[in-house]
Amino acid sequence: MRCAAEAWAVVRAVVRPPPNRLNPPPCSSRLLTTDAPPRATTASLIRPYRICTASQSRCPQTLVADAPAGDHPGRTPCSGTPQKQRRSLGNLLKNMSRSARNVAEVEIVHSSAVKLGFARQVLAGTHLMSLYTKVGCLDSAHKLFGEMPSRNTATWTVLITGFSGAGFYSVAFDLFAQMLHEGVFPNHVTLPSVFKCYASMEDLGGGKEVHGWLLRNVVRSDVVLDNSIVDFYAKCGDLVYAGRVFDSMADRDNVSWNVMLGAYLRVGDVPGSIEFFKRSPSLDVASWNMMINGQMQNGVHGMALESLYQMVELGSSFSPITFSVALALAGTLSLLELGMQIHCKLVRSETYVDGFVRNSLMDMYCKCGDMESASIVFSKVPCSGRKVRASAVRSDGSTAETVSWSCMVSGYVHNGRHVDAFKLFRRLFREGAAVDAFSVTNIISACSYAGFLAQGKQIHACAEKLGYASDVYLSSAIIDMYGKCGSLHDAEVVFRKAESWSVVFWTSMIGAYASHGQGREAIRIFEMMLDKNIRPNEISFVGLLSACSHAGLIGEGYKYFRLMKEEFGLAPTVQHLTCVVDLLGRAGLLHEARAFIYENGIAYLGVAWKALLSACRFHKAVDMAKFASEQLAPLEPCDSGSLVLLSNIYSTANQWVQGSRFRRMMQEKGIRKQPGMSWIHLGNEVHTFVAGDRSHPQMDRIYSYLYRLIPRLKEMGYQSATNMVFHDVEVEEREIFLSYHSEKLAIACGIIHTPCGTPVRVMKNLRVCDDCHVAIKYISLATGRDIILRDTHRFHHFRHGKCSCGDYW
DNA sequence: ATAGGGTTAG
Repeated sequence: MRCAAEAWAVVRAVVRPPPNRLNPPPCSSRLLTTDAPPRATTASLIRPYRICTASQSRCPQTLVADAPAGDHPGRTPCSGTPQKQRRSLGNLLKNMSRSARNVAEVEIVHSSAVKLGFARQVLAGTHLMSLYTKVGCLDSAHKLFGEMPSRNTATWTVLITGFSGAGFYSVAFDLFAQMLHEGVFPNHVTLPSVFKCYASMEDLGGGKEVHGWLLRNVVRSDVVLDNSIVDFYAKCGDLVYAGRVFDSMADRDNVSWNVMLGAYLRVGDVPGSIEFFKRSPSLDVASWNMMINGQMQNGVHGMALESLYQMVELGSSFSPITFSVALALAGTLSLLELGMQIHCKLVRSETYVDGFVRNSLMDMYCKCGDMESASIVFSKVPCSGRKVRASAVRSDGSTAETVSWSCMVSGYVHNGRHVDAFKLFRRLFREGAAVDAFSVTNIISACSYAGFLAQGKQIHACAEKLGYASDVYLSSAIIDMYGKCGSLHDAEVVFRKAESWSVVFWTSMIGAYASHGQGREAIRIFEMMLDKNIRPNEISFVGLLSACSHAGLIGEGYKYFRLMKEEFGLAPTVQHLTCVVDLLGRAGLLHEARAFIYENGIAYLGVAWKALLSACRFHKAVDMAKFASEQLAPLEPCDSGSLVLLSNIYSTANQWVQGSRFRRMMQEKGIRKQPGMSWIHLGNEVHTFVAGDRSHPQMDRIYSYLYRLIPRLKEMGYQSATNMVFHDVEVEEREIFLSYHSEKLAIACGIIHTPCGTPVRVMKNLRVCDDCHVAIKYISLATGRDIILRDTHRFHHFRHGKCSCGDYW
């Protein structure tokens, strides 16, 4: 603990912003953040690039105008004879290219160069362009480029590199084509940037063409160029060819080995990567970073942790990237202790704590559930208006700041702190925080997860205003949000309006129908998608199959499962297979489901047996449940959900002794049932309830309402399914216990606070229990309300005493 | 002037 306190003390010092000697930032990288960020598909990676108009741009208007002389003491190169001035300016340019940090400094030098008639020279102009690209001011570099009377290879190279580095691949390609068109020959310095573009866009064909051209024209090659070619093939998935180029290389340096190491890890060949790692003649920080991150990405977290410890033991120093990776690892594994140790190391090391690292730190605390520490880190994130360094702007336009908001919001949401998430939302709007399409997507996902319909709508409107509506990922996330917030109608509206040809987009609509149990609609959308020649992917089939299973469409489900393999050549994944187990189980074909598990080699997976187990619950098949749980026990000994399920199955069959045996077992092992929690949104507030909760300020009203309501339900025929309670206690007591399940409290709260006829929407963090399900059906009948309940698996729409799930969940 | 390694979400 001493460690953490110490860490905070130093963090406060480190994190303090550096004194800002120069004026506020000019146009700088604003451009990068206002363009709609590209997403995964090749087509969308091509981003439109707008050149700042003169009024937007604060860079010198023209090269011959009276530019202001440098008015900063100590920075003024303008003194002495013109020759002397030129020489000193030249030196300044050279020095600055090593340490350029902000746009204002570059602009001062530019102004001086203009005044001396110096900027029109190829060499100086190229230097200045390079400076502008380094500080992330691409539009100024481009403008200067346009004004230069003559250009050489270096001039073109600087500009191409600038755009490719910032993720404007299409502009880089255009420039490259123009360069060739004007007869300027690219050299070994130009081409790595071009290959980087092809690699990022995963355009194997295009890059191959350039490679062929290069071989035919015998461009002088060097390590850097060769490395970029190896990396290009590796990123495009042609590992064989990457290896061939690697083997044929005359010299290899650290980067060459790291590129190949990355290639192994990218394709998920963990043993191959370790072999290669051992063969590598010298390892640097990047090798370790790559190894740790790669192992983490490949799901072998234990190995990644081992690598991290090994790295420390061998005395390798940490780079900022190491900190990001290590913190991500600690977060993924929920190892708060480790995370704090890394935090200490970060504070002690003299690494500059940039936005990325700070976000990783915050995310680690979020993932470890320590929201207090996370929010302290959050408060240290530089706010908008501050200069954003070029390197801090990611190729998709997101910055440390935009990421930090979405990270924090989702942190609160995933830790069940809806009220805090809610407050943060309000702050976000009040402060007008900068958001890019990616963070909007993230925030929308947080809304989906928490069921924040009103906030989701607000952010949807916000996204439209910001012009992000055309972003495929965002609009898919919006559909998903409306689906998960229970407003299928809004999802349909967005879906119809956007008319996208992206698979993701269609898949999210299928998923929305699936979670609402509308199997027929999901199938209709799927068929429409096929008619439009949009090729479904694995995820589309996951949605479709689960839709079939939720709606009990056994035949259709099986048909599409075959179609997936036979017509689309997609290998079924674990998710598909468990969907089929679910499908068979729901149909009561329990033996077939068990056979299917073995035939498809998924008997080693807990999820498969859990699917069978929940089918057993529905069919009250005690023997099969016993069998499934015996298989499950060694696989997931600590899974509270399945033990609760099993205990309930026994209880349902009135085998109380067996049931309580499992309950005891849980107690002995220290496994605690995840507390059931429900929440409801009313006006501008969110109300959360846990079973038996009395902390709500209006608890008396809620309980007295339930006291009056339940007898009315009983008159209508409701029988409390008292067998769903754990304990073998007296019937009456069990009844009381059940009446206060969190969903009943939340629904009662909703009914009290809304006018007659308003639908009540409630979210729950566990599966709804049998008793509540029956009770809510009667509540909908007695009150004439539509009740929409979301549990972890799907939506239940209760209306006129019936549920949309057909009692099949 | 050029190449490799990073955070968030699902």
